[in-house]
Amino acid sequence: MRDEITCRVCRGAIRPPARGRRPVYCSRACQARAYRSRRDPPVPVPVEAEPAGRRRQIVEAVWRIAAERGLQMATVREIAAEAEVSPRVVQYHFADKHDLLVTALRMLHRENEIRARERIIALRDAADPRVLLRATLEELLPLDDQRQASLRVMAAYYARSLTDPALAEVFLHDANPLEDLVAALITAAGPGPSIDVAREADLLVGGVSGLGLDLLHGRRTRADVRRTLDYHLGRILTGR
Amino acid sequence: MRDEITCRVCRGAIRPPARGRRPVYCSRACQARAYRSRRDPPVPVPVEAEPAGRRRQIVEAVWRIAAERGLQMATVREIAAEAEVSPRVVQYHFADKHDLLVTALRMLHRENEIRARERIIALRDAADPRVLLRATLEELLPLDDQRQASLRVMAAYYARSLTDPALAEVFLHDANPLEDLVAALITAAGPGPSIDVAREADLLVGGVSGLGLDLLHGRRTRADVRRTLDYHLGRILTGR
DNA sequence: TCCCTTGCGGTACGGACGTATCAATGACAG
DNA sequence: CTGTCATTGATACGTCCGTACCGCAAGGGA
Repeated sequence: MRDEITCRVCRGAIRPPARGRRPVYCSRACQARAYRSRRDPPVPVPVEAEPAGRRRQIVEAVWRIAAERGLQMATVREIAAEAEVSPRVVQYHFADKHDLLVTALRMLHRENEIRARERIIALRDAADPRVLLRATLEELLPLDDQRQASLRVMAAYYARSLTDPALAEVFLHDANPLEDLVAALITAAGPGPSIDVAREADLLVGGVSGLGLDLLHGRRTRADVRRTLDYHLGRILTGR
Repeated sequence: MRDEITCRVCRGAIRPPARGRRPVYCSRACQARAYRSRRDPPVPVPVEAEPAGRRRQIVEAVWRIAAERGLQMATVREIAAEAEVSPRVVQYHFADKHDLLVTALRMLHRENEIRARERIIALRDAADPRVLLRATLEELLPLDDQRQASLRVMAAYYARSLTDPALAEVFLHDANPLEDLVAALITAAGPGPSIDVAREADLLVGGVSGLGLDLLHGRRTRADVRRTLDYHLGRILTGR
């Protein structure tokens, strides 16, 4: 029934393998002959040509699953389905699942930095350090769907990173330039008297992280967080 | 070989079941007779009597695994091994795995509140609102092994709660009495002029959460966080 | 003596998981 | 025509997972 296969070209017998796809031709020559005599497939191969590449497509599927269903649901089969490819394609483009997860985190990291830079530069008053400072801090908050999804993914990854050195490394990669940036922006915006810009930057960045997590839970409203942020910026900076 | 069992008491034939432990007696009567004729087991049953109960023992195993290896490693079999019981015992004491995880989170929540209260009340200067405020905030930081383990577990649970309503409910259970408590303590300790205690409390609690997560990663030192906290408490409160 | 309850041992079931294996495909080079 | 390459299809393997099932142990109450 299942054994005894004959080559489609030369009618020779082929022995079926223990695993994998069942052979159709007995040799490369027969396969090439069949290919050539075909010439003009039913569909002229839409060649949709993923410009961003398969890897990118798969990584984005990881992000979506992690944000909507959590990292524990990001199995190879689920990721493949979400990316609309076969599981084999996932297997081909990444060494293993761990490699895929680490790559997805690294790419999200870069992505966030790029998008943040773009959004901040696009501001009309990009020259005003006060506006820059506010925008920089708000970049860490889930104030739109894109940032919310990103923060959800990052939160899931943070938890994993506590028990996975490879993931932790991504989080710790750049020491703390964010706090330094915020401190520099405070200095440029004109801090009030007896203000320790480094300490203020530390609490601001830490606070925005904490408040962001509350926002994800719906434990606070966006307006509430904005008001808190306004208050503290007004307190730190001179003039009004 | 495997079939054809005879009752240990009446020597009657028993048919082996398709699943589960193989029968030894043919009836309840024979089993009871064997039990009675035994009377005085090899070990006089030390009756170790878990004072805290099996459920507690199992839940603590969940905490340890979640803190050291992450929630995704908290499988029923791993939990049972960590608690030094059989998987069947875990199955018996909890409706299912999800019930166990939710229970473990709820118990940790209570545990943390109790321990925090004890530690704060044990302070010598428990009457001084300034000391109380500092202790309350430090309670959220991983400043010793116990609090560090607890925070690691909570971080793992937080990530899960983003995609698990039952877990989210535990986090959201009490609206935000912590911020209210901190605000009350600031008021009692004597805030400086033009200080909005509610806004200060919000950023302090959020900031301490964010800084605590950095501490878990080793992105900051305990001394650094303490200094930041000192600075802000000194800034908010009048007098020195 | 019998029934019932609480607690647990041991194991089986069915499915999902990450990964391995082998072949086919389409394009190109020699 | 043949070889090679990057990519993908189609399973199969072995393991682990959550849970279901059946029975034993020890005692309480009638």
